Amino acid sequence: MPSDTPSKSGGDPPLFALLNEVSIIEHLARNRLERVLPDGLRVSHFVVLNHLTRMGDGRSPARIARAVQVERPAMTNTIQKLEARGLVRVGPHPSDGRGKLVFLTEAGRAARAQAVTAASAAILPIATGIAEAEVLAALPMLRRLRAALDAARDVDEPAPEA
Amino acid sequence: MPSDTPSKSGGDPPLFALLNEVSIIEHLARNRLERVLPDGLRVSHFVVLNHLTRMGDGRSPARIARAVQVERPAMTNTIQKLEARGLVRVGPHPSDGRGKLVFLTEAGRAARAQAVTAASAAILPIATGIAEAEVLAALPMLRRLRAALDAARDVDEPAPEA
DNA sequence: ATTAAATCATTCGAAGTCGAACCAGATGGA
DNA sequence: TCCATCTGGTTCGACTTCGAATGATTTAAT
Repeated sequence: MPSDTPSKSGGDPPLFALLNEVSIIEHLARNRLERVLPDGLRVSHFVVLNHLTRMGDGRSPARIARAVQVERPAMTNTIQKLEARGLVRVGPHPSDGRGKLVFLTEAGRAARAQAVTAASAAILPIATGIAEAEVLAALPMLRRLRAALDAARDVDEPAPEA
Repeated sequence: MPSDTPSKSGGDPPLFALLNEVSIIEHLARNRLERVLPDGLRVSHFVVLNHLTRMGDGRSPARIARAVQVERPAMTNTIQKLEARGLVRVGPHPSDGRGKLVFLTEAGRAARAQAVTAASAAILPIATGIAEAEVLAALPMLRRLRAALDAARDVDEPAPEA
């Protein structure tokens, strides 16, 4: 019984305790997901495949980068890796000469489906003690929190004095 | 109004939608926190200061690493940076010849307090739309999810065939 | 038409983390 | 006592990410 688990957060506001849990959960889930992905496929790659599958093909790298919260250079790298694996196809933007559009290939859709299956098998059995109703109950709050953080991303001065 | 926000997760299990939100929230919160920390202090450094403050001094690097979910080499690096800044003091383990113990200095406690203040000012105003009761309601579920993921960390074979 | 500002994709250098390997010290059993 | 095994801290190489800067192209204003 390790006394290291930061379960009871002394006097910190509850939101800090929540962000603490969120941080650790993200780390553990990412590690676990990385382990079950097909050889060499990174989580960042899977996230892009997942996004394109759910949101639709033919998006520009910059648009994907904004949606997935990574910088443009990282997205350039990710898409090059995906293209080298034949999971996406990159074409020029029809009306914008500098832009590109990213399309899923059949192999890409198959890889995404396989990854989802593997992720389900790796994650869902662990969370048997978590009732689906609890997850559904927490989701709206988390979505609002994400939206609030996202909206405040560009505002550099929090600046409310006192 | 970007149609890129993966708010409505098509047919994925609710737990996946939750992990998706958790991943983005972690990323946004980390970026925001990094911006307000005292010059050059990384989030990983702050996490260690926070852990030592809340859980107590005189812990070994390996123990801290396990609690904070980073690998040992990363903790070695972090502690060396903290020691170079005079925020922690490292001494030998009294009974274990190979071990070390990490202690907070006064400067370390002060830096942690200052960082907490800055973090509060940077995060709390954003989440005004989140009622404290909602956070408290979601916390137990998240703690159990973290514990479940943590317990399953060493089990490599999920092994449900078919 | 021409110029200025913004945007896209990319390249470059710096920083951090991870996994594997290494040595020193501790622990357990023969 | 001696040996095998484990654990703690460190070093190394590979990889990814970020931030800043570059070239090309679009957009808007003059």
